[in-house]
Amino acid sequence: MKYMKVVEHIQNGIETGKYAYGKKMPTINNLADQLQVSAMTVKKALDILSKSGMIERRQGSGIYVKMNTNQVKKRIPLSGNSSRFPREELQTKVIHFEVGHAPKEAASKLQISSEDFVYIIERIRILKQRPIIIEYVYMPINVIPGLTKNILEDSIYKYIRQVLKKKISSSDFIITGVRPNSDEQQYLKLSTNDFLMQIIQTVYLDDGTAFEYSIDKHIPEEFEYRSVETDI
Amino acid sequence: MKYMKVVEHIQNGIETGKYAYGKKMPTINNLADQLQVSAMTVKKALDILSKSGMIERRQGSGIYVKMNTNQVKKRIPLSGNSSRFPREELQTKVIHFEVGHAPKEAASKLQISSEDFVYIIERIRILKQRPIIIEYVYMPINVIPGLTKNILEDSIYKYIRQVLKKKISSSDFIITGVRPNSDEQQYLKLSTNDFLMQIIQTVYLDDGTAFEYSIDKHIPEEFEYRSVETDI
DNA sequence: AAGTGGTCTAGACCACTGG
DNA sequence: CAGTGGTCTAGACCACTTA
Repeated sequence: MKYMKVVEHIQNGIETGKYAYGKKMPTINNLADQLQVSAMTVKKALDILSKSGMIERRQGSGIYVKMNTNQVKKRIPLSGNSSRFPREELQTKVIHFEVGHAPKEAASKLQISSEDFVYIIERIRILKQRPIIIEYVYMPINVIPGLTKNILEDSIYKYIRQVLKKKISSSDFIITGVRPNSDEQQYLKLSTNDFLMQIIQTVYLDDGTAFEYSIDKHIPEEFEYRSVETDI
Repeated sequence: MKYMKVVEHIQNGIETGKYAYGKKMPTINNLADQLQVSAMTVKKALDILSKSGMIERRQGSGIYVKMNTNQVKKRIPLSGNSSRFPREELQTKVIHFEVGHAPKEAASKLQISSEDFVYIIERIRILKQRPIIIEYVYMPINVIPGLTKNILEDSIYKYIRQVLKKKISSSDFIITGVRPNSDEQQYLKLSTNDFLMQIIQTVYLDDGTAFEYSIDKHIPEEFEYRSVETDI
């Protein structure tokens, strides 16, 4: 995929400061020559970069860098429920793990019947000794076979990618603000006055199967959602 | 733009149920023939539709409808601070309107000096007699000249599009959860226990100028943010 | 008027799915 | 193996900016 070569070339250029914030970049034809690809391929790369907010294309004028060097690190985000903060120091505690039936809403989003079996998982995520997220996850057992408690304590996503060799392609989600129930107050050490940032999401594999319906509730101190919206 | 013709054809097809949820759509070549455009143009339209989560493309297999009829109504969202719920019954009360200097963070995002003049606006949005949003807006006066209180009570965006004939192209934003300060408690009739859903955004014109830096705080009962994330 | 990005095309070739 | 989507190309033409 030559267009990814172009995407990476430009991301690198921005990171190293070769293409500086607010400045004009080389023209499409120039990039095409430099990188030995066709102009259309460069344009496809520019589509991706401008959708992700890194550059701005101005017809008749040129291509401009829109993102600062230090902002580039995040790159284009993968879907997945915790690409939202550094994963490194994040610990996981499984508080519930069984096979059973999904609630109506979950079954509907997973496109299964409420008779079908799913893993029902509850996890707490802990950052530097502090519980910051509670997760409720439903996954159909025949889509994601062989889940164990060990995997849950590490990363479900790693297991899906590396062991099951499946590819995650997209997710849809809704962000709202909610109050914790009494269990959540205990687990996250909150009072009735506190609130949580809730993400309800459905995640899909690249063959279109919905494989996860999850509800994540984050303490507000450790939550932010950043994004860019571009006009079509 | 022929690709928009294709996008609309498919959106219509999904809305009317001609292309049904979970079912296979016509092939690329078929669509190209039907609509009298080239295959590449159809592919460009499919790029847009799959990024917005309406369809799923499976290499070697076909194109599948991924969104229900009733979900299509929202279409592809325009950036802009309140496309997030029905605009109709939304009233606006301007509580502050002056020309002055922007705070540091706003000036930086707007790429102006802190000496430059901006409109400083505070508005309350009211839904069915109930105040639900407080907005703080900063706009450079030389980018958006001629703002009046009347315009603020209607729609700034309409003024920019229809009177100034400028095009809004993108926005970047951050969603977090915050506590109201005492003014906000008064205006929105809240107590210290309540919380707000905050969106901080910078909005750009299609020539790349940042024309608005705004902070919106919504009461949680009337806020949800829906989106789709797609792998590159 | 020259330069630059945006759209569109026809066609080649590759990668994958599914019978 | 046939069908289908994904990538890539060279080139035409249009729309817009800038000087």
